[in-house]
Amino acid sequence: MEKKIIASMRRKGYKITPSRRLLVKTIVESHEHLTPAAIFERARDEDPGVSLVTIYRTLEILQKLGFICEVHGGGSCRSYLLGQPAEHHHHLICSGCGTVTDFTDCSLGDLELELAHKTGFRISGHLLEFLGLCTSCQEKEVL
Amino acid sequence: MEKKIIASMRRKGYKITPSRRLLVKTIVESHEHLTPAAIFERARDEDPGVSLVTIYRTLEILQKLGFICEVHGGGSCRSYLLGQPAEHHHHLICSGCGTVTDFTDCSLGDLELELAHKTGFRISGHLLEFLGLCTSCQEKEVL
DNA sequence: TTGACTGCAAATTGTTTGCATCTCT
DNA sequence: AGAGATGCAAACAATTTGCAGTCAA
Repeated sequence: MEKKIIASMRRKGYKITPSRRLLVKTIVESHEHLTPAAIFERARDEDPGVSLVTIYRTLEILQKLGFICEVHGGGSCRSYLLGQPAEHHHHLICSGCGTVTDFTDCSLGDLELELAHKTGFRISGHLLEFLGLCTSCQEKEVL
Repeated sequence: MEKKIIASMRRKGYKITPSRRLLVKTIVESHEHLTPAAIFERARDEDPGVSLVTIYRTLEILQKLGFICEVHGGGSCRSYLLGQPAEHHHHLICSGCGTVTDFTDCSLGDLELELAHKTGFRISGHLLEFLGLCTSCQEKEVL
């Protein structure tokens, strides 16, 4: 995945710098949704030289290329996750640890048709996120 | 609706001032989701004396009392709309004019059970918003 | 070599807080 | 009268921009 993203960036004419490599690695290795600041902290652990500015600039590129998408349900609204927003998928977010699980089968087609019919809207998309507690956070809760 | 909100605020011990009346009126009369800045502009048209600070402070109260809820799909993440977040409902947002239509029947129960079963998550809620173009914006598009 | 990338610092934008004053109840 | 509300200005926080030096291709 990491290599695929790097290759795609290179193909689009973006230069591959250590900072960009590190940022991509950080996002790929995390299964949580991360804010720019959170990415910055993690990246800085490996290379104290990286700048938050670069994080912002690179996130913009990754979003444009469609490698990351926004997550809304878990608090901060500027929070990103690896994943093709273009490909229809949704998130199941753990409110304990922030882990995100993707799922695609949302069977919302019927509802969409019904809504379109009732309201006259031409529906172009939807945002669906479930919130809950993952198994390991449920265990922690009991302790 | 406006009177109901005002009465509820009073009952909870909040004082009813001209600014608060104006803010509530502004939100009740709009069927779009509005950012604090947008509310500020509209309110200022009627009373140039209102302050953005008061908008923020009053929005906080209205949110606490459950009279407004956040809208995510239409761009800005700090965007509010009249409506009880406590009551299960979802939004159908027009990407043309920002008008929001509520709907409650989302028939997501089965999917929720299935996801809970597959992933082990204890699911506590979901965020569902449809995006599309309302009838009048579809017409404008043709012109 | 050279245009793109980086980090810094400064500028913006969005939101919150402290405070003196004013006003609902 | 008195608690709470208001607006202003200042403090903060988050994000963006300008610029000169640096580096990948």
